[in-house]
Parts: sequence; C-alpha cells; structure tokens
Amino acid sequence: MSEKQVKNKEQTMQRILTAVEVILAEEGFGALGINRIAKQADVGKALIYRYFGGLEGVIDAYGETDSFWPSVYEIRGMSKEAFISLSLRERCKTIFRNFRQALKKRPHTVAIYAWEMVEKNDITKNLIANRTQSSLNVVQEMLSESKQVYSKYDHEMTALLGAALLHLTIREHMESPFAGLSLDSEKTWDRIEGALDTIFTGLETLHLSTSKR
Amino acid sequence: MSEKQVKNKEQTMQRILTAVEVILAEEGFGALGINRIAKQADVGKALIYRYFGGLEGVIDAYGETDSFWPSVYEIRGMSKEAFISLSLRERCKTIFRNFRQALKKRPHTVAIYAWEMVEKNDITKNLIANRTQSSLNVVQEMLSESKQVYSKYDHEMTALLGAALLHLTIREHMESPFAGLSLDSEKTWDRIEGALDTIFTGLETLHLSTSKR
DNA sequence: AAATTATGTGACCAATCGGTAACATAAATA
DNA sequence: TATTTATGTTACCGATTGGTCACATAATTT
Repeated sequence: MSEKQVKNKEQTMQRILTAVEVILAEEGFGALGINRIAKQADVGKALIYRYFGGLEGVIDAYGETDSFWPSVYEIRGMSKEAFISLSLRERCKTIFRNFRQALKKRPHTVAIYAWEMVEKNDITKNLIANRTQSSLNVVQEMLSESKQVYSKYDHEMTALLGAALLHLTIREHMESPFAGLSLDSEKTWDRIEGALDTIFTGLETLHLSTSKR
Repeated sequence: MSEKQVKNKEQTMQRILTAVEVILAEEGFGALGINRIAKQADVGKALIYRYFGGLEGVIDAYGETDSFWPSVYEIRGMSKEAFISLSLRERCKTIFRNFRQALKKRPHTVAIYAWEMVEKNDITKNLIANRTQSSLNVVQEMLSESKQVYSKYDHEMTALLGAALLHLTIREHMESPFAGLSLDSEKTWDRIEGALDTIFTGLETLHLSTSKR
C-alpha cells in the first residue's frame, strides 16, 4: 500500500535528502541550492519548502541522517572492551586509520566538513554544534579509562593529530596536493602513518624516561 | 600627474584587487563574483573584463599579490643564517608560531585556503599550483642543511603538523570550535604549542636513544 | 460514490548572476 | 588646438537564483 503509490510523502522526502547527498558528493557545496536539489530529486521545489521549510531545513535534516556521520563504533572498529585494552598509542593509530576509512566512504561528509570552513552562517553553526559533541565523545573515549598518559597535553595532542588527519583527508578528496605529498597514493599514507608511529614512539620513550626518575 | 587624475588605470586595477581582498575577508568566497567585486570597488564590471579578462583572471592576479601570501622570510622571522643555527625542534616551533601570526594578519588568505578545499576548478588549481612551490620551499628550508634528523619520515611529519596548524587556524578564523578546544583563547594556543613541544621532546629523546647504540 | 484532505506540478515573480555592447569622457598625441 | 587613444559608464542580454502562488490530481475519509 505504501510502495507502489504514486504520491508518497516519505519517499519523496527521502528522494530530496538523497539528492542533497549526491550533489554534495559530486559537485560540492557551491552547487547546493533549492533549484539544483529539486532538479536532482526530480521534484517540484515547492515540496522542499513544504516538507523542510527551505534550504536550511533540508540541510539540517540531512545532517541528522545516519549516512552523514560515522558512529563511534565505526571509528573504534571494535568493541569498547577490546579498545580499552589497547595502549594509548594503538588507540590513536586505530582511530586515525578507521576515521580515514570512514571519511573515504563518505565524500559528502568531507564536503560538508570543508564547507563548514568556508561559510559561517546559521546552517553551518547548527551542523557544527550537533557534531561537536560526537567528536568530543571520541576523544573522551580514547583518553578515558587509560592509566597511560603521555603528558598534560594529551587532549591538545589528539586534537592536533585529528586536525591534521581531517585536513589531509579533505585535500585528498579534493585531489589537491599538500606540502609536496601526493595524497592519492597509498604509499604516501603509509609513510604518514609511519610518521605518526614515530611520534608516538617518541612520546612513549619520553614517558618512560620521565616516569623512571 | 598620476595621483589626482580622474582616470587612472593602475589605481583602478588596485581598487579592484583590494575589493577582492575585502570581500574574501568579510564575506568569504561564496560572495565573490563579478558583480559583487564591481560593486565593492565602485567600478563598472566591464573594466574587470578589460583589465583582468574576467573572474578567473582577477583572482589569479590577486593570488600573485604581496598581501596574499607571506614571504619565506616572514615565516622564518629571522635571517637564514640565524635560522639554520637553530635546532630542528626550534625551527619547527618558530615556523609554527610565525606561520600562525602570518595567517592571522591575512584573513583573506585563510579564506582562500578554505575555499581551495571546497571548490575544485581551474581557478583553485592555479592558486594551489602557484603556492605549492612556496610551501615546499619552506619545508625544504626547514629541513635542509640540518645535520639533525628525527626519522626517515621528517617530511611527512612536518606536513602533518603543518596541516594541523592550517586546519586549526582556519577553524579559529571561522570561530568554529574543534574537538572541544576553544580556539579563540590564547591559552588554548599556548597549550597546543605545549603539545607540540612535547612531541618534539619525545622525538629528540628517541633520536638520542637510538643514535647512542 | 461523493467530499475532503494531502501530495505533486507548473507558471510566475523579483533579484542576481556572468557577460557584452554602445556610448561618454578624460588623457595623450599630433 | 584638433584628433586620436585609452579609461570609465550605462543599459541591456539570457540564464539562474530563491521564493510563492494557484491549480491539478491522487489518496483518504465520509
């Protein structure tokens, strides 16, 4: 009764949200407008106003979609128990790797992330606010219940590395080189991970040498 | 003879370029168009086509402006000789600090940087290509003539930290929090620098312990 | 089956976009 | 001073933008 009917609100709303995703993934935010969405969804744009209240509303709605943001579990890549048993170093490396994979699967999320850096308005404000808590949870989870601490700057350090990962991922997505690195090559990413590993090795060495005395 | 005349090509071109800068700084790239530039510069838009060949041309021209990109010297903050005499760790910290200050002085540059991540077209391609060499020079200069090396991933490591700095600076510029850090506070940045320092301390410790044996 | 409610369509609006022409006027040249 | 050249202005073009409306039609209720 609900699948084959010609007029179907839910289905139409879904088509609109999917259109947002497709546009973001394929053309970026510059192309995201009411007319473009209506065209992509093959829907009269009046419906976007009726169902979502306009551009802001439909983007807000999309921001709450499952396909938009990876779950904490996906970023962990394992159960909480297994994760907690890891060393801080392994935790960071795991999250770094999984987060990158998660973003690779969601080019539209990367596009939104990039957009948040270029536009400051009510729409981006809401998107950021909604997601900030989620990212905080990841940091919290990484650091919490860990007896091992590198320094009093652990939070800043994870933020620093998270920012780097995000930035490089965005540039990879935009096929834009950075500081002479070809981010389209998996070898480059292996080396980046190597650098990361070196950093953690250094921190552990430091931790040992200072905790000894 | 050239200051007070009513019709002055150079002066008008400068007004147009300044308009680009103002728009980028105050409204971002979304607002940057031929009509908007002409309005801001208080100039007929036909002149933009005549002098620069269009939107792409005027942005290209702006990209080559002095006020757009900091010089290598500004990023160093000192003479090349003085810089080379520093330890690798001090070099990184210096560049980190100076680069941040340089970007703070150039909100329009930050805006362009952000835009490069959201739009991929011929304009951004050119901007990136022109500047990639410059950023490479900084990395080269930092690492070159340095007998001290942390690991075989030195290049990736500097890129990693550069990406982090850039990303956090952009978010600061957009008044957007990141991973729970309030980037508008100088204290936060002090702590970030502390984290950076810790990382380098670790790398030096590691370097010593491995070079001993 | 008839009436009502909800969903989808299309035409239309003013504003703005990038772009081009004809025109006016100041500056430089003859 | 008269003429040419270069600089700046204005009006206009078609296309597209966000937004609203009346209308048609399918789904639901009476």
